[in-house]
Order: sequence, then structure tokens, then C-alpha cells
Amino acid sequence: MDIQYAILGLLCWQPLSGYDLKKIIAESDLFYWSGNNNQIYNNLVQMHKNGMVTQEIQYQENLPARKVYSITPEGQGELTRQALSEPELPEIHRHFLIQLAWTDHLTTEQIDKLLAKYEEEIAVQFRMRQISPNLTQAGPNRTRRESYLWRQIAEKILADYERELEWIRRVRADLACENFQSNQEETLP
Amino acid sequence: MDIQYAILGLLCWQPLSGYDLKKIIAESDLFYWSGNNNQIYNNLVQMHKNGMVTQEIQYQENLPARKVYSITPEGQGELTRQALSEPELPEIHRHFLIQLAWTDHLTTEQIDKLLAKYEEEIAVQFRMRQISPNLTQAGPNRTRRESYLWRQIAEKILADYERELEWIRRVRADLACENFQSNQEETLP
DNA sequence: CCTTTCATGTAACCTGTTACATGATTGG
DNA sequence: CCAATCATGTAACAGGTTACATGAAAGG
Repeated sequence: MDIQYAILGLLCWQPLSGYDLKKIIAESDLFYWSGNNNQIYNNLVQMHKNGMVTQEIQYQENLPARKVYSITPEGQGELTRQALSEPELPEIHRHFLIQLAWTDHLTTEQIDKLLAKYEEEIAVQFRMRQISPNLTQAGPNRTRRESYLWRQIAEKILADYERELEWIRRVRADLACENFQSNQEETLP
Repeated sequence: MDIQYAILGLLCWQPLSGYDLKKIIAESDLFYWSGNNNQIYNNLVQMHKNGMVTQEIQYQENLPARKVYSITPEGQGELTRQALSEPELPEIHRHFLIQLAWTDHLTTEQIDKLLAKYEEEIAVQFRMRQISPNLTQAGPNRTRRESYLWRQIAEKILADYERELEWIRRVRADLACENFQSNQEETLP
């Protein structure tokens, strides 16, 4: 999945500046990009060259000028083409699971402390997404079908956090009650 | 999460060559790296310089020489240090959800076709992981606790595929029965 | 007074990917 | 005969990150 698809998608709702796009992408949790300047602005320049978008400079008093981009019919075509392309599998970087994979030289208490910290971080993310509706919750709602899809997307992301929480809690409970013997030979300095 | 942590982790079980590591990392689904030469070999050279690993060249007849790497006490220390570091949130690249987000100019049949293809791809991955135990299933099993952790990691990865399947099936069923009106103005060429 | 917001842009960097190169051996 | 496996390594590139630069205005 290309960031240009996401940009085209956002622009097909309404014209936006690079600055707008950057903020939307950075704050969304559907988009995994950091939303840094380089990527957004350079891609917009390239898409402009390719005729996917048009640029209109809006001068404002007391504020810097905005370059507002709109999608072209060619851009719409590209959006549809990519919407119909082969689905790609999700790529999940499970940093914590990798970390956990080599914790057997720690004490069970240390492992539980790690799990507790991870649980808290996930819980924070979960609660944040439960209360404050970000882009994902507030889609365009142009048709009933589109708002249905966006709701499903938002709920999937939320549900993933919930599953993660359930998993951590089960593992913590197991580690606590199953009374695994911890490796004695390696204690921390 | 650094690939060097994963390499140190694998080496703390047993000495391995770059070629071995490359294959393990490429075939695992806990590790998200492609397992390409450049990354593995360069990191091993760097880790050797930093004293994290030692190198032993094994000459073989009729086959190219192997450079077998072993973890050093400093490497062990680094592994423990990173095992105790702050947990990181998972990063999920939901390519398909992004694709799906802008499919409202397609017909409901086209969307269902996309979902069906995605469902099949996920189902393939799910079945593969259900039957053939890869690294994740076959951990080191040095202690009861370690093999418990590895089982939980493997089950989490499998469960994620299952949840994904359930989600797709629910969305497809909804789209089919709820009878959403599709956008009439945009049909495909 | 310092920080944030608006708004654009550049430079340096790091990670990771594909592709190439070597060269013998095994298997369909 | 062609492809894959073993085993190492290099080169080129793509993608994405942080950090920096400008400069005015608004807010605590």
C-alpha cells in the first residue's frame, strides 16, 4: 500500500494542503506513516508532476500561503485502479513479542513488570480510541455503505487493542498462578 | 525493536552462521524482517566489531566455508539489557483496510470480490500456521516457563489471523444482506 | 518570554529491499 | 539442462525518519 493512495483518498473527499494531509496522517491510526514533511510534500510535488492533483495557492493575510491540492480525473482513475488491486496482507511488527521471546534469563517478577508496563501502554491506547473519535471514527459519511465500512475499520482497530489486552492479562495470570520456576543462575546487577 | 536483539537471542540458543540466521528470520512469522543478506551479514560484522559475538570459520569439503557466530558474555549482557528495556507498541500496517477505506466508488459486488480474495489469503496463512509448526511453535524448550511463553506467542499470532477472518466474514455477510445501495454514477470501464 | 500553530521546504541519515556476483553440488 | 541449495558478499535504491530552517502570530 502506497502513501499516494492514502493522499488521493483524502483528496477525493476535499481539497487539502500538504500541512492538512500531514496532520491527518500523523493523527490517524489507520495510517501507519509518521506524517513527516519530507514524505508528504515530496509526494505531492511528484503527484502534481504526474497530473494526479492540481495545486492552487491561497494567499492569506498574516499567515503563510497555503498550497491547496485537489484530485484530478486522472487521480480519481488511479485511486480506483489501486482500490481494485490485489489485497495485501497486514504487516505486523510485534516488537514486544520479540522482546518477550528472550526473557527467560529474567525472574518471573521482572517478566511480570514488563507485561504490566505493556498492558498499561495498550490500555492507554485502547481508552484513547474508545473516547476520542479520530479520523477513523469520523469518516466522510457520504453514503450509508461508506460510513458502514469506516465504522467497521474503526471497530477492527479498537478490537485489536482489546484482544491484545486480553492476551496480556491471561499471560500475566498464568505466570502468577502457575508458579513457574525462574532461572536462578542469572540475576540482574 | 532491533534486529540485533533477535540475532543475539537466536545465538544465545546455539551458534549459527549468517546463512542459518537469514533462513530462520525469513521463515519465521514472529520476525517481520525479510531476512535479506545485506542486513544479516552487515549486522553480524558490526556485532563482531562491538564484541557481541565471536566468529569461527568452519571449512567443509565440497561446500563453501561457514562463518559460525557465537554470543559473548557482552552479547548476553546486551540481550538482557534490551529484554529489560521499555516495551514498544506493535506497529501494524493494515494495507487492506486502507485500500478498503476508499472503495465507495466501486460496486458492492466489486467490494465483495476484494474481501473474498483477502479472506482467502488470510485463510491460507491461517491454515499454514495451524498445521506446519515453524520456529515460533518449536521454541527452545529449555525451561517450562520459556516453552510456555513461546506457546503463547505462537498462539497470539495464530489468533490474530483467526480474528481477521472473523472480521472479514462478518463484513461480507453484512454487505450481502444489508443491501447497501451502491454508487450508481461511477461504474468501472 | 517561551511555546505552539500555521505553512512550506531541505539535508542528512538509517533501515531495509531487490538485485547481482561467485562457484560447487545435488536433484528433477 | 535448469533450478535449487549451500554460503558469502556488494551495490543501488526506495522508503521513511529526525532534525533543521524560515517567519509571523497567538496564547499562556
